[in-house]
Amino acid sequence: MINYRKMNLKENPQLNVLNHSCAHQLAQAVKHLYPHAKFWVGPVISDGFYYDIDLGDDAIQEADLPKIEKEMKKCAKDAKKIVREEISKADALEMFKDDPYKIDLISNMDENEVVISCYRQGDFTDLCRGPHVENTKFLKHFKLTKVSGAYWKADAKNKMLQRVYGVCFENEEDLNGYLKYMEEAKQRDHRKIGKEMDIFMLSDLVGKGLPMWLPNGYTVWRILNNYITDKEIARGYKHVHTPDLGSVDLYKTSGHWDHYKADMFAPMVKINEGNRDRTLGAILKDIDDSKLEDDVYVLRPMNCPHHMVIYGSRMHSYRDLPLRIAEIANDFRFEAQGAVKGIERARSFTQNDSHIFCTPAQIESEFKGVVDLILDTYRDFGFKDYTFRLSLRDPADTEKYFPDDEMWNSAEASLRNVLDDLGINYFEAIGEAAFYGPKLDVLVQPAVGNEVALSTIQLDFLLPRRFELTYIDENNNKQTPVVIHRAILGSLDRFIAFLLEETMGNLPLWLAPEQFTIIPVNPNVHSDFAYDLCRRMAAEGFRVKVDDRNEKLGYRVREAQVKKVTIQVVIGDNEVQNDLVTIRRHGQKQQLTMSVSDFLAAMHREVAEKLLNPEGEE
RNA sequence: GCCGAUAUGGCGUAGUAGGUAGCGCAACGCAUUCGUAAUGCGUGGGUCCGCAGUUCGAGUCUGCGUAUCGGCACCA
Repeated sequence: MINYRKMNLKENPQLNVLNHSCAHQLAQAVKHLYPHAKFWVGPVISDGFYYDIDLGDDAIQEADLPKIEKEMKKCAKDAKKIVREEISKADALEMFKDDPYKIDLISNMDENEVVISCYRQGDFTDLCRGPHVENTKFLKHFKLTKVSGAYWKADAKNKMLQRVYGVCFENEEDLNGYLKYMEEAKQRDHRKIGKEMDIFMLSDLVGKGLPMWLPNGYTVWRILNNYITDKEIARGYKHVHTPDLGSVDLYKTSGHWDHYKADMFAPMVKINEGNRDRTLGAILKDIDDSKLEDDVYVLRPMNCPHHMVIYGSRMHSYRDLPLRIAEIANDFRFEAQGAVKGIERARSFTQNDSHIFCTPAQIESEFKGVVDLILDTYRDFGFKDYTFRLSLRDPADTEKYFPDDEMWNSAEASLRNVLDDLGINYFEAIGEAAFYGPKLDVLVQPAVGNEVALSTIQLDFLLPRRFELTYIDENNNKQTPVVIHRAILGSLDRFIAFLLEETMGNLPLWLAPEQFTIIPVNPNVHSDFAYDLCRRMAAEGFRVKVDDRNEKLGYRVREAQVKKVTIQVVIGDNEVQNDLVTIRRHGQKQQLTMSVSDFLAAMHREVAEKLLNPEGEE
């Protein structure tokens, strides 16, 4: 049985080869249907294969996929042997002379070190390292899933090719299982659940990428805010509150202005005679030339600079360190149009941020403390599927990363040490570091789309220097502290998005925006008891309401289930006469009758201990 | 930003060859008072995303814009 959720073809050799071969079959079909097509190969991805194609002015659209699938089926039915052929570089250059993309690839191959191999199936030959299945007859159970544009060599400066995605399985059952899983995943999408549960809304009038939190959503938001703040306080964090904007000079000092101004909201100046008719470009130029005399502000895209300034505002002894400054902070980033996605990636969001100022000797223990906090937090939410990514700089990218090899090497080495020490499984990713230092990201898989980072820990030797931060060591010498940037929930917004997808909106009692609905069997007879109970529960801090509408009991129960109310409390003659409640949990058929006092005690316990929902009956 | 698709009352949708909009849920009203996933009947609500164009006539065709969706690129 395939676990579609965690399907990683790179770790499944059999499926990997199958998808690899199916990509070639796709190319063959496209070649038949579009003889002028020029190709680039597509690798296998975690959940299928793709192939990039240059069709000139022509384009493959989603409506064309069935046609291509039909052609692919024909290729599979032909049952051609797939034959490996090894050729010389010169032969390869000749053979693929019509495919500029492969020529590019072949030209860069070292013929002494690399065997140049091709795979032939019928009248179609493709350059490939292999391996492949033996015969196209194994390639019957596939589906083309989507088309899109994709940049040649993954670089936005390059030409955009057509990319066709697909997935191939050994048998029809596995394929159908996958398609069914993908359908279910769409039902889990936080944008869908968020709408159904009135978590947040978007409005064109307010603006793209600017989610508004509705009462239900803000309830969850507020609980998470308190939850993480309390947890941090218990671990010695000091919370601050700083403005949502800052002067441009602040970001010039930090270096963010140079790196990210294109993705920040445009600078703000007071409108006056001097600048009324000036273009934004002129103002930006003056900012860069330090010629603008007015105060210029930007909406902050991150909080590091503010916290640096707080640290720098007074003298610190090594005895004060580590100093952990934390904030639940609003940030604003002008995300690219195509990047905005619900509350997972918005243009205004709220970070659960902190900057830990410490001595170099404290890096390891602080880092471990943060990892521990992350694991502790994930345990509370029952998260199990996440991966650690050690994000390193790309030494070749001197534009993004400040050039100080020694600093980078020691920072990266110390992160590795801690991870190995803690025995954490992680993978390394070159070129994923922040411009100021390497980081450890915790990645999760949303219902739809690419992996996203939830938590992050970043090591920073650069900002303390830029802000000239110091502490006095035991020998009365000035030293530069190290900063660890970290976010546990990441952004509250993204965290809630993930939480909704993981739970399908069925949040555990302590988080559920609608915890209880009290349903009097006969509103005319049982309402007094229901409202008394409701008042009492509300006074004790529960989120509860009475549904005494003039509807049948079954109707009101159904609606409470559909609305994902955690617990339904039904009140009838038996309950009123004996001071009882009959409860039914969301997603379960079982009913329990108990005394009101036992019920309240159990519910208080469930909230206090943050118990997760019991497994559903289905 | 790039490639492509989509856009109909609060939500989900129908509208096949252009002839001024249906349906389900929700809402509201009346009847019903019913012990665990939909009681019946009735009522109201839509400048068919915006702007411009083609046409005697546009939800339906064309162009531009906006938003949403699927990818790509980006993600401090």
